[in-house]
Amino acid sequence: MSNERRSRSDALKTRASVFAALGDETRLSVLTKLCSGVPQSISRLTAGTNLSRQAVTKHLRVLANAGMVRSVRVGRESLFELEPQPIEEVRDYLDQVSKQWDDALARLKSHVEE
Amino acid sequence: MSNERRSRSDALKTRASVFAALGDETRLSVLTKLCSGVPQSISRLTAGTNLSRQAVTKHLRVLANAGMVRSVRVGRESLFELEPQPIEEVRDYLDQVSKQWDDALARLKSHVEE
DNA sequence: TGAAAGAGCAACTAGCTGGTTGCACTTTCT
DNA sequence: AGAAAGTGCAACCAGCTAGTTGCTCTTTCA
Repeated sequence: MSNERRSRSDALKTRASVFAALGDETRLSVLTKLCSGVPQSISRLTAGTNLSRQAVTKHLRVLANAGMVRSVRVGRESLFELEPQPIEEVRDYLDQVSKQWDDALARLKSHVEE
Repeated sequence: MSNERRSRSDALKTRASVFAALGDETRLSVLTKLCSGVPQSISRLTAGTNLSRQAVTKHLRVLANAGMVRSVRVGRESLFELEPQPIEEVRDYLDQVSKQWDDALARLKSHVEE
């Protein structure tokens, strides 16, 4: 099985897709709205957006494909809510990057001082 | 002056551009390489990448525009090094989003239990 | 001095992105 | 039953993105 073989590059791909999903102002504001904890319909998320409903739908689709959002159909509306796991995942990743950088700098500095 | 007026939407734009810069596998691996702390030339960053030097150059330009990377010309090579501040900024932002979500859930839960 | 290494600039391309509009379908409400 | 609200799907479009290639310029080094 090449599961371990693929795991590293898959993680990279997943991470990139999450970051890409975050890389748009509209989607960032959608996420902010969803932070209230209350599942919200597409129409509601569209209100006050000077975008068309379809545009917002597409953005929601991007977020859903990145696993950051989940939708449930209730009657005629489909309610979206936040799925925090991917966000936490990339937050931890960024934390790790920062730490690595700090450690590297400290190591380089001590090397100079030797 | 409309500095305060603009500050919120500017922060959004900046954040989005940083996330967008992170939303690409190639750029993520470049960042990983730069975490070593050693400034590296374009050719070096290109080595082992099955991409052309120009492609890598463009990626570096994207990272530089997002403020995540800084370059110094030394002789015939231009050395790139990490600039950790934007990364820390968006990391804190994600932290904040996570917290808001947790708080919202807790509040909703306690509301149900009332 | 002259070849090789490192980089910059410009032009070009295919494919993806973000947006629109039009139409059809289901659910709700009077 | 019939209008209105909320979605979904498909087609279409302009602009951006990620990549390439070709050429030129500077720096290094034998």
